[in-house]
Parts: sequence; structure tokens; C-alpha cells
Amino acid sequence: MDELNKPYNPKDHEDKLYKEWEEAGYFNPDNFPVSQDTGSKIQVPRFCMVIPPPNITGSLHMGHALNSTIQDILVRYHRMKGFKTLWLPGTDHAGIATQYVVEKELKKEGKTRFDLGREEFLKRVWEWRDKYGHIILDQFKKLGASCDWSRTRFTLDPEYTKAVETAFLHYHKKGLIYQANRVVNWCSRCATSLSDLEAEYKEEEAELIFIKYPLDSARGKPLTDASDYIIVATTRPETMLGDAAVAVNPKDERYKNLIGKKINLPIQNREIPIIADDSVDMEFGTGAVKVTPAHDVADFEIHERHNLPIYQVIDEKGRMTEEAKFCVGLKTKECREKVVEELDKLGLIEKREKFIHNIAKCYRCDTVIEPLISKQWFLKMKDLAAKAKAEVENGNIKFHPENFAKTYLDWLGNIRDWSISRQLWWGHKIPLDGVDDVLDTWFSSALWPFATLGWPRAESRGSDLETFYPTQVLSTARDIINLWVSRMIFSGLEFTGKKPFSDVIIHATVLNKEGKRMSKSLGTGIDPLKLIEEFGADATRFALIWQAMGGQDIKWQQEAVMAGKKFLNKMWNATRFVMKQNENYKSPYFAEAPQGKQFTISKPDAKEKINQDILEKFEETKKTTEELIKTYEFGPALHLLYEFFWHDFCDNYLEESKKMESAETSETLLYVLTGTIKLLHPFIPFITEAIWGKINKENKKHLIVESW
RNA sequence: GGGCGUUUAGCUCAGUGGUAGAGCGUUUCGUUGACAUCGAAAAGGCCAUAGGUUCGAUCCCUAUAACGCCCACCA
Repeated sequence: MDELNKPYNPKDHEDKLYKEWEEAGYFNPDNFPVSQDTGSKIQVPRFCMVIPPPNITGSLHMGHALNSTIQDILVRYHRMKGFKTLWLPGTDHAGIATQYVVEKELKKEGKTRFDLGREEFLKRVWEWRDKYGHIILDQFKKLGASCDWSRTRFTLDPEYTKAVETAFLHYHKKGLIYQANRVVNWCSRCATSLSDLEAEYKEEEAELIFIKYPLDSARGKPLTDASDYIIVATTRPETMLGDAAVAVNPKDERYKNLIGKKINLPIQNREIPIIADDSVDMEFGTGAVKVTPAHDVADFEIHERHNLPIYQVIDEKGRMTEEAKFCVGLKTKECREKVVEELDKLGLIEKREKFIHNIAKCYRCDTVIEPLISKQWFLKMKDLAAKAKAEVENGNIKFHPENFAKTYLDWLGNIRDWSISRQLWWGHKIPLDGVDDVLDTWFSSALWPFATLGWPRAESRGSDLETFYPTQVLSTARDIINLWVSRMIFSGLEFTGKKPFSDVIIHATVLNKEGKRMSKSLGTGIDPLKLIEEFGADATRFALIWQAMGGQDIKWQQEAVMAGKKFLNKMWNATRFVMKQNENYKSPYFAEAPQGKQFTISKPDAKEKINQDILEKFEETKKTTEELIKTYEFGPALHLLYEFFWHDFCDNYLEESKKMESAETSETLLYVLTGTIKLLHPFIPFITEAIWGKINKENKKHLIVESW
């Protein structure tokens, strides 16, 4: 027999085996499964998952590693169970994220995208994509992901772009898309609008400034009497230049007699009214609110109710407009200082207070978001959301763990129309003549489960769309439940009339030892590629799944990798013992296998109780493992297999077996060992395949396509 | 401001309506031909706090606290 080196060394096997699998075409469901007898393709049930397409700017982090392992377990399990199994990979063009990365690169050359112009800039982004866009997929391969790479998709592929256009035109024709002037989240650095979900709120200390607004009747007089002015509080004093009114609550006794009176807006010297509006909170600040319709969502709504004029004082690049005569061209922050200084000079600052509040920032470049009025495209969400909501409520789509359904349902239940246009260059152009805007990157990823399978081409017999859609399971991170999952569900229902998948797995978040989010910029992240390099992909996968219990967040423990590494070694050494026993007893399995004959190890008809017992325990373990995989409890499944293999099989049975060596015993050892190797293959594919190759060296068939 | 989750051995986590388990760590013993990346054994927990339901709760209910996450237009 081949020498099994004493310690198991993943480097001797992992890359080599991956290449063997890939070259044999095992990942491609066009090739497998085939009939055991005739070798021809057969009709079998299908199993399909689409990978959450990583951004082309991405590089493998622990979340990807965990998610890929989870998906690979399901895919390998179903493949071994004889399903026609497709795991479809690909990448997302990631409009804003990629554009940001390339713009940063340009900045080093002292240029902006505007210097290059649209066409030239896009050329540059494509170059970037061709150079770096595939890196993350190679990293998935390192981990052992058995995706069908021949079907790799990209959201800006011509065919995919066709799907996006079809979707847009469908909505448009149906009257679900409209244009409107609204106050939207605006990132001045990216110079684009953002959806509500793309704004990230961070708690920061700010200053709440109380400003005296003189009543018109007191114009020109020193403000000695409190009845000569009204005080408003704001964290953004520069926006006062765009004020259209001051609003108070109609129930507020303090201001009742002021409603309808006029104010002389300082600096601008413009007359604005004091109005009554129910939305004003009497408890906050002074109970009087300055209303800036162009730069605040709530104020815009007040403007609609009271028919106020709009004064836009901040432009698309975050600079003050002509309207803000006092500070034209200044950045908002500079203008803020100048305004406060001026108000102070005029004796109009009542007081300044420290104030902790949430500041909205761009989720890609972290720039403070300025709400800004602008003309955008919107998708009407009401009906789409209702259908998507029903699909989960009636149990057609299930979340695992199920409490995440609440996140989904709550969002859809309070949904507002989706602003789908972006003023970026990298993305799908809105298909109407003369429009420069592109679509929200999530508009295209919402079509992923069916656009990757060929939609909107007609469903011909045998097409991927017909064969694999709807898919079965989607596994992803919890922070994109609304951003992505919900949108795939309503898109799937709208365009195919079918749910895109039946089960949604929301995997654990991998935190660092301190229980904090791993952050690349803070250097608190653990690089899975380094783990793979040092300990191998199997040990890395083991550690991830070992710690993933019940969807709870994982506080990463490096010790789990060591536990995995030791477990692999244990398996390796047990194999050597089992093979030796079988050779000693001239087991038929180690005789020359007849050419082309299937290598199967059948269950021994054991007479000895000790052998019967371990066989029984094995069957029990197999049954429970399958149940756990079917309910997506991968952590418990791995713990069970670990327990069984190490303690029941090695510590107890194998030790006892030494006292009663026999042909029956050696065959039992081999049966249980190989059986357990199969159960473990989805979790730790490399070592199990390597062991299989040692035992079954005459046969060319790999474990990856053996049946359970 | 809402909502959700967590709180069990030194650490990270399982688990069950009847007085608790794993991995790692610690201690002791073991160099018998699968494995020292090992084996055998041991120590170590009033299962966050306070009430309630129950014959009985770590597990069910209520409240509290701490930590974490998500959502939300309080200027």
C-alpha cells in the first residue's frame, strides 16, 4: 500500500485534488450524475443554489468563507445523494463600490472621473475588473468550493444586461416606474443619490445650536424682548439659508399666538411664515422647527402640506449654491462655521449644546450624506412588497433561523418606493433615450437567481432556467436581507411567477475574539487565506462550521482550527490502522479490482456483538447527520460526526477490536471508516477524498461523486 | 424610539420540565506496533438577577440588568 505519512499534510493534497475534481468535470451538472450501470446520463431530482455574487472589489473574508462552506456542504451532500446539482458562481459589478475603488486609484494620479470623461473612465473600470475581478473566485476555489465555473456569470455580461433592461421596461410598461423630485440621500463625494438602505447611521457628537429668528414686526430693532423673536434649534445651521418657514405644533400653547405671523430670516433677509404642523415634536429643542424643504426629508413633506417655496442652497457636490448668497461655493462645513460666526455677530445665537445623534453616511465611502432635492426614478413598491410578504407569511419561503423572517416582513410592511437611479457611470444605463443615470446595483442583483440561468430567453426544454429554476436554497449574510433577499423574492415572483428559492439560510456573523465586527480597515480581521495557507482548507472549514451553532454570532477562536487539524490527523492515522488490518486479513477490497467494476464496500453481516454495535451506532449517526443537514444545522452535524468518529469509533471500538481481530472485524472497521468518510466529505472534502483515494486506488471514481 | 438576540465550567459554546455536557485550557498517570496533532483519569458550574407557573425549572411566563445586532425623517 501507499505509505500514509504519519502526520497528515494538507499541502500534499488540496490543490492536487481540486484540480482533479475540476478536470473530471464533477462540478458541472451536465456531466453528472450518470447511471451506475450504463454510464449514461439519467433523469434525477435537481438541486441548485446561486452564490451570493461577491463584489469584484472584494477579497475573501471570514463571512465569505463561512457562507461558502455552508453552501458547499449542501451542494456536495446533494451531489452525493444523486441530485443533478448546480452551484452557480459569479460576481457583481458593484456599481458604487467599484467606481469608488477606481476613483481612488485615479486620485493618486491627481485626477477625477470627470477629468477622464465617461467613456474613458468606464474603459478604466473595465481594465480594473479584468485585472482584479476574478481574484475572489480563485479564493473560493482555494476553500474547496465546488461551483460550476463553466457557468460563471457577471452582472454586466451582455446577456445579463439584457435581463436588466427587460426588467426595467417591464416595470415601466406596467406603470410601476416614475420620476419625481424628492429629497433623497445624497453622497456629495460619489455625486449620486442613494437609497435609504445605502445610508449607514453612525452615532456622533454634534452641536445643537439655538438661533433667534426675529419676528418681522421687530425688524431693525435690537432684540430685547422675548416676544420679538422665536428660537429654533438645529445641528445644521448652514441650511437656515434655505429655510422656507418655521413650524410649530398647533397644540403648543407657547406659540399659538405666533402662527400666521412672519419672520425676517436672518442673513438672507427673507420673509418666511410661522406655520402649524402636527409633525412637530413639542418636546424637542424649543418646539419650533426651521423648515428647509430642499435639504430634509421631513421638511420636504411639510413643504408639500403647506405649499412652501423651495430654496436649494447645497448642490450635488456638497457646495453652497448661488441661492446661499452669503457663502456661494463653500463646502457645507465651511459655510456652517461662517453662518454661526455671522449669527453670533448679529447676537442671534441663544446657546449651543452638545448633542449626540445619528449621522447618515455613505455606505461605500463614508462621506456624510446631505439630503438633497433631486429628480430620481422610483419603483412603486406597494404591490410588489405585498406579494413578497405573502410568500413568506404563507410559508412558501422559509428563513433559517426563522426569526429573521421578522426583519424581512417588517421592512416590507413599511416600505417606501425604491429610488432606483444613481448618478454613477459604472452600471446599467437606464434604457431610455438620453438618460445618463444608471440603475442601483441592487436592481440588477435582484434578478440574480433567474438572470444567471438565462432569463429572459424563452424557456426551452432542457434550458438551465427550466432545469434549475426555482432554486432550492439561498445562503447569505443578515445585513443584506432587505437590500438583496427581499428584492430577489419580489423580482422572482414578478418576472417568473415563481419564488426564486424555498429556503433562506442566514448564517452567523464571524466576530473577532472581543466580540466585535472584523474590520479590514482597523486590521481586526482574520484572513481566511492565511488560515488555509497555514492549516489547510479542511481545518479552516472545520473551524468555521464547528463554531457555527444555531445561527448565533461566532466569536472566532483560533483553537477551533487546531481542533480541526488534530481531527484530520486522527482520521488519517485511523485509516492507516484500518487498512493494515484489512491487508492482514486479506480483505477482498484490497484485491485487484476488476477493470471497470464498481468499487463498493458492502455492509458486513456481522455475528460479533461488538461489530453489530458499532454498525448500529454508525447507521444511527448517519441518519441523524442527514436530518441535521436537511434542517441546515451544520454545526451540530459536525459535532456529532466528530464525537462518533473520535470517541465511538476510535477510542472505543477500534481499541476493543484489537482484542478480537478477525476478517469480520477488519471488514467492519473498513465499512464504518469509509462510511464516516462519506458523511464527512461535504464538511472536509479534501482529506476525505485523499483517504478515499488511498483505500480505493484501483478505481478512478472520486468520493465527491460516490453515493452516501 | 421601536424590534430581535445573547447571558451555562478559566475561555468559546452545546443542551434538557426532574438537580448539567463538548472543544480548548488546567492537574495526575501512561513512551503496548493507527495516532503524543495520542490514550486513561481528575479537578472545575447555587446554568445573569428578582419574582411567578409547577409536585419539581437552567430549560415555561413576567420584570430587571449587561452586552450585541437590526430598523426608524426627532430638527
